[in-house]
Amino acid sequence: MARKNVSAVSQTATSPKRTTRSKPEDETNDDVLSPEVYSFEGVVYDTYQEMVNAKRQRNQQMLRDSGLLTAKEELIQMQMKRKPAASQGIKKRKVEVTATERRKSKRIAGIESENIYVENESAGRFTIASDGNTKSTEGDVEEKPNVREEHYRNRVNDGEGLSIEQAVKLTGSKWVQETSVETAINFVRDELVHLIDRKVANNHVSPKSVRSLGDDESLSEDWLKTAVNQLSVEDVDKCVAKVVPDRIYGITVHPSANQVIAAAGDKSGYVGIWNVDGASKVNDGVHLFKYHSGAVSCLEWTSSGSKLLSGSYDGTVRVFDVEKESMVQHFATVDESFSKDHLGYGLDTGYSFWTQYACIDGRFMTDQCFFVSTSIGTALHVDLRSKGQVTFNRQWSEKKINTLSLHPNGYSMISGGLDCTVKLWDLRKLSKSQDIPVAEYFGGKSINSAYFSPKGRFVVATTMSDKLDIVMDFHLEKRSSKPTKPWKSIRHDNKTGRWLTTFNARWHPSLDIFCVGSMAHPRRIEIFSPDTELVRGVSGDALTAVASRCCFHPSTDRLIVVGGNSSGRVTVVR
DNA sequence: TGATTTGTTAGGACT
DNA sequence: AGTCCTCCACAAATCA
Repeated sequence: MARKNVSAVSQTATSPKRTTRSKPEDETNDDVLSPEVYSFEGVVYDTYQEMVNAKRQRNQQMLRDSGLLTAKEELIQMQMKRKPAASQGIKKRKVEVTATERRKSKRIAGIESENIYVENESAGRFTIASDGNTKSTEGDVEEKPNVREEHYRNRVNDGEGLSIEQAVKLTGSKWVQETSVETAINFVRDELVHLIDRKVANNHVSPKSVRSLGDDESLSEDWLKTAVNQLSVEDVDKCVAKVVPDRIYGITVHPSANQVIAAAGDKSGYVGIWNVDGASKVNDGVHLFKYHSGAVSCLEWTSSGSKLLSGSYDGTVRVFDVEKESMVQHFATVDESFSKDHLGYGLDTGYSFWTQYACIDGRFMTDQCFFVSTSIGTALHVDLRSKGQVTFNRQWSEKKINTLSLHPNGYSMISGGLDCTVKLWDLRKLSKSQDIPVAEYFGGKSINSAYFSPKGRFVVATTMSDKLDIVMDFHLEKRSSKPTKPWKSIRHDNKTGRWLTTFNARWHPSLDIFCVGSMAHPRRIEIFSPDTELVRGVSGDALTAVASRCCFHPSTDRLIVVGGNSSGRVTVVR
C-alpha cells in the first residue's frame, strides 16, 4: 500500500508537504484542515489509518531495538528467580507449637499480667522512653504495658562487664542453642586468643599492614588490578552466613593475616562473630552475643586484634576483651540524675540524643582512647588512661554527625553529617569558645560518611546527593573564602530508603582503594581506586542482597572484603 | 519556626 | 505465591 517516496527526504512528520490528490470514496470529510497526504518518514500512505499503523509499527520496533523490553523481562526474571537466603549461620530456635486453644487476650479480659514485660514491641505501639516514662503513641492503647525497666535507657546492665556466657545468654532463648555458650567460649580461648599479634600488643610495633605502606614493590598498580579483578562471591555455602538477627549497621574484620574473622553489629544491639573458615560439626563458625541495646553502628579491632571496640546508639562504648573474656563498658552517656563522677555525666540530653559513631584514636596503640560523635552534633574524645575523662566535647555541628576521621598526621580531623558538609578541624587548635572549622566541603545533601584514606591523601565522602566525592589533600586546606571542590565526583545511587542501612564508602586500611555497597542489579560490592581508573563491581551467586556496610580485611597479600546486609547476613568477597 | 507526615526503598518471615 | 513487617534515614511537603 505504501509507496516509497524517494524525494521525500525533507518531508518530516512536523512539516508535511501538502499536495492535492483525489480522496478515497469513504473519506467524506472535506475539512481543509485534514491533511491530504499521509506521509511518514518519507513514505506516503493512502489513508490516515495506514500512516498511524506505520507509525505504531515504527514505535514498536524502536521499543524492541532499545532493549527496554528485554531489560524489563530480565529484571522481572531476576526478581522471580530470587534465590532463597543462605541458611548458614545463626538460626532461630524452633518454638514447639503445642497450643490447641486459641489464645485469649488477658488485657482485653482485664486481667493483670504477671511477670510479663514488653521486651521490644514494634514501633507505633509502645515507645519505651529512656527516662522511665512509658508513653503509648497510639490512642487505642489505654493500659500501659507492664514494662520492666531495670537499667538506664534499657541498657543490658548498669555498666558492669559481661562474661561471654552472659553475653551469649542475653541473645535470648530465641537464638541461644544448647551448645552456644560452650562453643563461644571455646572459640575465644582456642582461636581468637591465638590470633593476637603479640609484637603489636606488647612492643607497640605498627601492624604489618601499615608497615608495608608504600615500600613494598609487590604492591604495584598491576598487582592491585589483578587482585581486584580476581575477587569473587560465588559459593553460597561458604561465602554467606547469618551472623546477627537484624539489620547490619557495623562490620569489621579481625586483623589476623591468616584467618578471616568477620564481626557484625546489628540494629538491636547484637554482635556476631563469624570464623569464616572455622565451621565444625558442632558449630558453623558463627557466635552470637548481645551486649548493647541499640544499634551497633561501629565495630573496630585494636591493631593487635586483642580487643573489639563497639559503639552503639544506646550511648555506650564497650570493648570485647579477648584475653579477659569480658565485654567491658568503656563509656556511657548519662543524664544529670547521675553522680558527677560518672564518665559521661550530663551528656545525655534526653529524647533526641544518642551516640552515633565511635572509633579508636589511631594516635595511640590502645583501646583506651577513642572518639565519639552524637546525634546532637557534638564530637567527643575520651581518654581512659590517666583520670578516665572526656578530654574534649565540642559542638561541631547543629545536626547529627555521622562519622569522624583522623588524618595520619594526628591532628587533622574531619566530621561529616546531616549539616551537608565535611568539616576540617585542627585538634591542636580547639578554641576555648566556639570551634570554627579550618575548611568545609559542601556535599549538597547529608554526608553519610567521610573518611581519610590510609595515607591521608584523599577524603571519600558518601553523600545523600547520590555521589561519592573524593577530595584531595583536604587536610592542607587553609582558611579561605573559596569553597573546596571535589577532585573527583562519582555518581552513585545512595538512596537506600528507610529499610536499608545507609552506604558508607570505606578505605582499605593501608591501600588507596575503597569499597562500597550498591543498589544495582545484580547486587554487587564496588571497589574504587581514586588515582587509577580502577573500578570493579563484584557480583556473584552468593551476593543476593544489598550489602549496606562493607569493609576490607587489612591484608595486603590478598584482598578480602566483607559486606553486611539488611537481614544480618555477612558476605565474604575474596 | 518547629513539628508532623509522607515518599522512597529491600529483604525475610510468615501464612 | 502472596502478605506483612520493618519505622533513631533522610528529604521534602505540609501543618500548626
